[in-house]
Amino acid sequence: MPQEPIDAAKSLFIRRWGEMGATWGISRTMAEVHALLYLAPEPMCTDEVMDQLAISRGSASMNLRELENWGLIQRLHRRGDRKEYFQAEQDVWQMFETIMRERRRREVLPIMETIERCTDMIDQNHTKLRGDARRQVDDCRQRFADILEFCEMMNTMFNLMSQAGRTGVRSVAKQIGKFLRER
Amino acid sequence: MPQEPIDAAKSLFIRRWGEMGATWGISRTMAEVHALLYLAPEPMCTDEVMDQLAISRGSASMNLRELENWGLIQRLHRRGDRKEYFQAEQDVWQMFETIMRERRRREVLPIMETIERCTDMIDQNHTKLRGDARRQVDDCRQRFADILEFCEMMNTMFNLMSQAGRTGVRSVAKQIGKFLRER
DNA sequence: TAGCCTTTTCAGAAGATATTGAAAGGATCA
DNA sequence: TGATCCTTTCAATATCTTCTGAAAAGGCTA
Repeated sequence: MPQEPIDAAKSLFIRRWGEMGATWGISRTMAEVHALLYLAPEPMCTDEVMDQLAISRGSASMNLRELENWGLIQRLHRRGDRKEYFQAEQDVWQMFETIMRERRRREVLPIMETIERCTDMIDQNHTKLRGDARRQVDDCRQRFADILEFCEMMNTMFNLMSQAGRTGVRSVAKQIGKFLRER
Repeated sequence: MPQEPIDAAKSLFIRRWGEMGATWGISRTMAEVHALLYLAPEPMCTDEVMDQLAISRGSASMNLRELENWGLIQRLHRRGDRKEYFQAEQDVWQMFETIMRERRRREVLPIMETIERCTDMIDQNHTKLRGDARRQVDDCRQRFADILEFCEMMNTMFNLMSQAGRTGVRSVAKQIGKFLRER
């Protein structure tokens, strides 16, 4: 692919973005497709994606659909053209919000439910216990509570950041800085 | 393992924590070991970890070391005992800070460097270009700049949150809420 | 409806990652 | 020093994930 400097630069970024995605639990190829579309000046069709990344039709189809499920890319149709075209969300903040919202829904909320359930479980025969056994249960309970509190705090922070949005976050950061210096 | 409700609860949490870790690019077993140690009332030795999670000595050794590298657990020695014991960081906020710092170092900073390098690459023959080619390069440049700006903002937010710490973040959240309502 | 173009699906292959278990390496003690 | 106990290493293996490519399905047009 590398030919012009711009192609080399895009190619380099796409590879790195893919590698980074892999360490965050996103398949390398999916992250590469995302990067490719993010940098593309125009919406791309499946064949173009296949060619640029040297992947099979099946893989392209799967990864494009998955990205669509995440809400990170959009499917477009063009009049007089049977092909489908794909376009990535261009606003990085929007992208971040989308990813965080999905991850919260898929991963954070379930673990919060689990923790609540765990707490209920150990509360079952809590009052019957005495001495060391009781101490251990209380201890465990506290640890569950700590994680839960943390998750709730992160949710709050995320909500505030979403609300503030791209332009707002900078002012928010300033506010925090000021607040920290004053306290 | 499940016997007493507390064991069942711990076991459930450990499994879920492991699953969640897996979706965030941490191996399931490593996350399970971490959860096990986080909930343990006392430091545990390798054999106890092996037994509780039904994993091999090799796996236990590797995962414990990896957790130590991340700074999430500590290795302890006891007088008159040749075994090594492991203890997890108990403060959830500290834990979060450690994870974020490591991830930033390992994954965010490298991608920021890459983006800077990409920007330099496309700047090489930028002035020579005209018309559409030039427009495309400018466009691409802007996208790189957007991501970079985002990464920098996240760094700032992270630094502020670390500084604020456990107790501070709650007040900070309140401040932001107020600020957003007022603006 | 048939023909054409495109997308989706999925079983099998390939590739990546994690685990095992046994041998080697270290440390401590008598 | 030798015996003992514990940890680390690593090649082989198992497991999990992702990719491929061809067949099936979907859908538009004439």
